[in-house]
Amino acid sequence: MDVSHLLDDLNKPQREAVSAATTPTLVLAGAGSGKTRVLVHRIAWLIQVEQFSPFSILAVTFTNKAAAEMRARIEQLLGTPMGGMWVGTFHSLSHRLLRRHWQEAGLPQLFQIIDSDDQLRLVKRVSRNLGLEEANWPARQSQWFINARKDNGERPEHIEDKGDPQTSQLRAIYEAYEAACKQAGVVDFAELLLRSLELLRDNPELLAQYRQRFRHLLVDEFQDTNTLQYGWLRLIAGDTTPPFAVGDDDQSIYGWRGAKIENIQNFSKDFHSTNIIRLEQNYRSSGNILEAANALIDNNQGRLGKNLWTDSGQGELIHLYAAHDENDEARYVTSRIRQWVEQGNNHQECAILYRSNAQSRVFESQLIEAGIPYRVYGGQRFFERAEIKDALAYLRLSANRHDDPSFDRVINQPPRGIGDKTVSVIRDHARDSGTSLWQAATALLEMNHFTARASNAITGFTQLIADISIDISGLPLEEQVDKTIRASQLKQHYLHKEKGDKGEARVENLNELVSAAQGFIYKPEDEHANMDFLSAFLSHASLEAGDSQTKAGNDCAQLMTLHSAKGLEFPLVFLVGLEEGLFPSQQSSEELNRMEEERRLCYVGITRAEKQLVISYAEQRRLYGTTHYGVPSRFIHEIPDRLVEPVRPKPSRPSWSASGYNTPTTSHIKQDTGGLSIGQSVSHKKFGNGIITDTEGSGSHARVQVNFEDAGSKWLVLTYANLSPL
DNA sequence: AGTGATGACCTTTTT
DNA sequence: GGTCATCACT
Repeated sequence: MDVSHLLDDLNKPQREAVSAATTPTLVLAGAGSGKTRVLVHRIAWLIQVEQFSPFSILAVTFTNKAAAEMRARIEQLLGTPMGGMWVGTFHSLSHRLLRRHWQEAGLPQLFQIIDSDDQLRLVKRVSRNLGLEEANWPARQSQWFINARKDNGERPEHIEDKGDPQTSQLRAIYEAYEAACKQAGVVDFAELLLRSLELLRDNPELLAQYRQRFRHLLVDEFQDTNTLQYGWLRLIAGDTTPPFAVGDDDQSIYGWRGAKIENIQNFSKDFHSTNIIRLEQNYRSSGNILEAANALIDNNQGRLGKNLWTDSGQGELIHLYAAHDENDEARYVTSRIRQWVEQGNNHQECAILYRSNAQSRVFESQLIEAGIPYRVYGGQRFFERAEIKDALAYLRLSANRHDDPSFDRVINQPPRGIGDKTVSVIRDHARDSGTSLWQAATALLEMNHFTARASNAITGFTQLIADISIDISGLPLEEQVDKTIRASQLKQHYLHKEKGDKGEARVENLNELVSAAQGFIYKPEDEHANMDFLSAFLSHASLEAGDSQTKAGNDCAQLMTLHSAKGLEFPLVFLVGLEEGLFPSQQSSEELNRMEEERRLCYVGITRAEKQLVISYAEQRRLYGTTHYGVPSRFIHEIPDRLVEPVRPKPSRPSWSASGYNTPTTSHIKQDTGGLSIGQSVSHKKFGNGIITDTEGSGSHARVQVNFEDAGSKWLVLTYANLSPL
């Protein structure tokens, strides 16, 4: 068979990786070096050249998006469907294992998955049941504790409190939370991984069976694995299945949520005779951009070492814009986008990347004003919307009465006259008798515990759920969903409660849910083993939260955080808000590790750019209601001057004087305005006392606007004005 | 049970 | 500054 198409258009190290011997292999793939390509070609190589069956291949990614892309590209390259290959996220593959072996895993057959929102509610309820004050034991922190422990592979019994009452209490919450999950038959995200690891670890025959089956284990974005995921990989790999891991230590930006960059460093210790291959040729960015990225990341210690290069020429210099404030920054970026499009390019080729979501607003309003279409990534996703979760809760409850999180959610949604008082009676009874909320409610009804009014309301609810399950049984999925939504009267509720667009948008989303059900593909033979159609759909809804916005087709400028930009690329990139305290963020400045992660984040940002990179910072910025005076980020200083071209503002801006801008100094960084700031009271020989209301320019050109008590508002050049602070 | 007011919060995000 | 959540009020 001719396999030249698998190697022909690859460079040397890429070929080496694709055709590597079956030993543990670590591919250090720099940004834009063709990492996904190597993975996909490697899989095709194993099948077409090494003649391995697709059944013997397991490939793991972090996001659904990455998994979907990999699947599509493999099928395209092979020209056939993938057969029995397992390609998915850590969570979806763990999920699959648990569905196949639910009994061995100690789970009910129809266990459901809760997302972090459901988890938080459950932790809240558990804490209340333990009689803990929310103020002393914030549910968020307890949730974080539980997840961190699970990510570490620890159950409550593994936690030693060492006499610390805090740890001991949190352990008790963890324990009670586990019991609540068991009671309700639900499993959280971290549990999927931990439970499947325990399943394999404690069932040697099962483990042997999977080790026998999977001869190849491929891992994407290896630098993002946490302790639990790495343990999972090592367990499946054993001594027989050499892993093929692809990653980039310089792009590790998820340390704050448990990713262990050390895993990449430990790889060659844990797997003997590891073959390390470096992909250093970059096919994305121009030379100047790449050089800037290299210079920046070189400030980090303990890197595995890697230097990206390109043969595509120097390209444009990096533009640096020193904005007056955040509005000026947004105006500049907007004008550059307009200019870009006027030159015959597309909006979607432009990306504005920022450190935190709060920064997007200013850009949005400027873009609206300029009539430029844009799309903001992140934010609420489809299956996370309140109305969708309500509808899903009805469905889940109809499938499993003891699903407490769902019961809790819709017992009085829409309001049916069951108040907090009644619900807490039900909760207390459930807690004391160790039953589900549903059982508690029906038991209390039988005991005639409620007033006639409450009793009627509760009976109405239980009857509604019972009716729904009878009515929808046996119907096609989309009719089940549709009937449930109707029966719940959620649409009427939302239309009534939220007048105007908001309510209608919710109704539209509920309609969209029916379409989603219609489009859902049921695969009982592999992915959805041991699940009925409805359960499979509900699991899918939890596991894959769905895209935040459906209208991806339009030509829009792209706005997103640096984190969500990872893996993407754009011809024109704006890296905005490069000020100390914002990026790098204040919280990261004390610790070296966190500062290095910020730097990697900046590295990720720079390497998103193909042709043109524009960096900007603002001298003053309103954030959380107060004005901050920005010092340019250290990251700007870490980029060599020769790669940077400071740009002038548009002279037409009224609050700008062109002369005050960017005096030629040794550095491309502006000097500050001599210790005077807005809001400060000053005194002038001739004009008397006043308050500084604005500043502009720098060095000898710096001017301030002072609102004098008697003489009114004036612009003064600092060097001549001789102002004294009061 | 539904509304209006007050107070804490405030990196980054996937599953 | 803006959001969200909780509380007090009707």
